[in-house]
Amino acid sequence: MARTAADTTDTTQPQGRIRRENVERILKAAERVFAEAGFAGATMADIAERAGLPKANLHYYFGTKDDLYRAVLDNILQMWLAPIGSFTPDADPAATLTAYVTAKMEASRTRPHASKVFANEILHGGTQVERFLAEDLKALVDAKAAVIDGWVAAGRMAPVDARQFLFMIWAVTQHYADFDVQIRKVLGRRTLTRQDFAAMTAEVLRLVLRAAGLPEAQIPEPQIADSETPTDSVLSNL
Amino acid sequence: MARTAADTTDTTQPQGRIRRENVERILKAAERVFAEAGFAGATMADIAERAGLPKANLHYYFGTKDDLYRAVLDNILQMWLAPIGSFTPDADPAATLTAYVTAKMEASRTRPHASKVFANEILHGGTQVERFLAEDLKALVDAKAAVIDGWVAAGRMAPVDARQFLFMIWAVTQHYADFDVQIRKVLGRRTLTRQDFAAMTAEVLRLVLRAAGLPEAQIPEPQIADSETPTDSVLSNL
DNA sequence: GTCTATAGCTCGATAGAC
DNA sequence: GTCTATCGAGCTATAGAC
Repeated sequence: MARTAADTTDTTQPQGRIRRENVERILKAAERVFAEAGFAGATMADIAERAGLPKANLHYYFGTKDDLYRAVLDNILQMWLAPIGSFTPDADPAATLTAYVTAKMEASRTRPHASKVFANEILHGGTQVERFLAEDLKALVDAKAAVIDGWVAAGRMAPVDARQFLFMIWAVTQHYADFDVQIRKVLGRRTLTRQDFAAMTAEVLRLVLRAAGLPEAQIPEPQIADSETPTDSVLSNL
Repeated sequence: MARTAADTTDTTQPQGRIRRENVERILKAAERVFAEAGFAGATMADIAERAGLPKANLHYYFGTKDDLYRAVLDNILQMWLAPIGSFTPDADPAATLTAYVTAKMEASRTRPHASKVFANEILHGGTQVERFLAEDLKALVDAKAAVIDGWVAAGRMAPVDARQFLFMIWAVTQHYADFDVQIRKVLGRRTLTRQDFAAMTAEVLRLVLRAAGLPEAQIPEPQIADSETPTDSVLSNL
């Protein structure tokens, strides 16, 4: 008990390395299990098994199931806001939106579990992220909406309600992570490949830029190598 | 036991009316509790309390928690496909899309719990709706995508990937039900009124029609009475 | 057909040996 | 710092009185 506090701060010692590795393993396993089963559906035993550790160790490192869940969420929220940083008054709207949508689609491809944990949390009331939503996220949206309003006022893009335009981008890009099962079943595919995501990203960009009244010419074509996906990208699937 | 089977079919008897009413109360309560807590987080006691019935009655009518959940889902899936029916080759693209988006937004406003139950099911793997997705929904999407492809080929709307265009509409419209907590917190609002939804629907329509390359002139203005929402619709919220 | 009381089980959490 | 063994809360489901 006396050592626990010391180990937490003193991460330079050999024990600190093991602690950090175990914490990392547990967080990664927890993110996946919470994504697949939700908070209530996830069990500490499932998480322990996926992390390759005894159940008691989870409680040793994180105390309660609630504490572990909050740690997973904190991890996710931290990265959630990052990619929107490039919205600045002087930036080019088409280039900025292209970069942002691409980053969001890439997040849906590489960290689908994070998106699902967040979606699940919001879906069920978001009690654990109330402050994040009402303070951090609201402040960010206010700031970025002002940038978009500026672009609209300057005639650099079509008139849009800035906040709803951001909601639309979130809804569409996160949909590819959160509803992947539906997308795969409807398209008749077992998995969505990197090439599929490149094609889907290009189409999302086309729709978003058109909705923003920006010329399609500014969209970089994805250039999918035909060698890897013989003839059928997800866009010509049937 | 002998009577149970009889009652199920013979709904004209006095007992049939009580049964139907109780089943209805339970389904309605269950939809709400499953939406708020997810399948695993919902308890039969919660559902019973909200339905105003003893817990044992739920098991009398529906057997197991799984059976009740499937009944709730079946209810939802049935209405899920209805509003897309008006996609026909000869229909006007702008009018059809306007009606469809409006119907989807209206569903998000009036039956948010249904949307959340479905979202939760998909989010966690969709094992209970696999056949629905791979058969009914896929067939419907194939048919409607063909209609959209026809519109595009005839030059009646801008070129889009029909399936992804449908995904975009679903993602955006359902977002207003599934992520209502986030939307409210970011906009700094306690509730979303009917007027808010009218304004949000108009903006979604504007974005969707622009993405489809259709003239905005064809969008019916929502005409929100200023008397009820003094000056600030959700679109001029800050 | 309705409801109370409870059996049986799963899971979060912890005591205590190592 | 690690892990096994187990306690106890809370849940689904049902038996059995009415």
